[in-house]
Amino acid sequence: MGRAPCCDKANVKKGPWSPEEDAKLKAYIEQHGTGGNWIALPQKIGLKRCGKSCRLRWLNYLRPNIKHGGFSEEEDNIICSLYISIGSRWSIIAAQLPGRTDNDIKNYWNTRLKKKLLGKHRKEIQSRRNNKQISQEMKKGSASRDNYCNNYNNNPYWSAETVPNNVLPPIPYSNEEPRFNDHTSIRKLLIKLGGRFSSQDDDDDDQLPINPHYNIFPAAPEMFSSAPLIDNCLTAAPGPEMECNYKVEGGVDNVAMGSTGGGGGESSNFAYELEQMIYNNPQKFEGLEFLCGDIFLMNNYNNNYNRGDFGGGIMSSGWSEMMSSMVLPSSVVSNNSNYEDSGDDHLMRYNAGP
DNA sequence: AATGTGACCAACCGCTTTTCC
DNA sequence: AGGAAAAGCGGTTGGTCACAT
Repeated sequence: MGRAPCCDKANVKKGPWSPEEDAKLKAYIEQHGTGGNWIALPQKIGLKRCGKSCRLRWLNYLRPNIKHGGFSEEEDNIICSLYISIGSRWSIIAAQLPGRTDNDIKNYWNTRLKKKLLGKHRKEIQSRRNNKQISQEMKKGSASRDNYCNNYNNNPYWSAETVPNNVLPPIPYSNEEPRFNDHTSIRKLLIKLGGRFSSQDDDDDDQLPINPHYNIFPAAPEMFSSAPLIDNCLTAAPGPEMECNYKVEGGVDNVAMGSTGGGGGESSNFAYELEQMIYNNPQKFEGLEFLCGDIFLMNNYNNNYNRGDFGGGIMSSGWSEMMSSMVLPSSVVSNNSNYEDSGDDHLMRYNAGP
């Protein structure tokens, strides 16, 4: 037995709103308010619309002080950090961004921000692949997998002995499987890059990982009472200068939040920082093989992003080529020299399959 | 010029939560 | 306390536009 519909579906108009409908709804609500009953409202003003549709139209479009488009870098960063903390709770995220609606933020995330964060990463891979010096090294025959691994001797997570000698990476996913499209996956990536800073947390996916030094949720601290790190945040004074310091084990990656510093420096570019984290912290990809396929699992794997809204697949590539693309700049490697090896947990373990 | 493709966004759908009686 | 109605919410769809071929 289903639930009664909220309105007579046969007699309601669907689709885009006309200016006349907008004007009617806006004028009525501005004069009388919603009356606490959206369902009854369209009848009162002679609109052949579902009450839910009226509510949505008002909240997402007609309401005063609504901002559309033109997200700032600061807003991007806030969205990202909140997404790390709470996932796709768009209404909560929207509450932190005056003038933005949950629908807007959701659309913005799905169509642009995800790509902004991850697209640059792909470009980097592409350019590395095309790096002449690397291909020369490969031609010289020094590009065996072990040799590549030896390049990582400064980084315990990439040591040769931890690379399975005879196991090439399996193809873990079907071509049809969406990867970057799923919120959990994206969030995991962000968490891995920006949070999960202590090795003892590695098995606890439920832990809220981020330690942003600003007050994200002044209105609803009780929501996060189980998350000590967030609790700490709640005691921090809110302010226009929002800075989120992601303390990454073995090093500090400082992601400045907001544009107060002019937004021009490296540390103010969230996407850039993510890129650096990816290369600085390969061990942080533990559990992220679904996301790291572009880097680590490209052998014979033809990335096929079927979803139109998240297009832009990359070329397939062999294992050697893939490894070559992962050569880190020496400065980056040296930054990792003080990582603690977390023991059994190792990136390469994935390649042997579950 | 016609067609295809991808990006963007408004709106819908259906499930969950809250409120009211 | 419990059931129904309303509101809230997040995922998804479909229309439109711009650009590429």
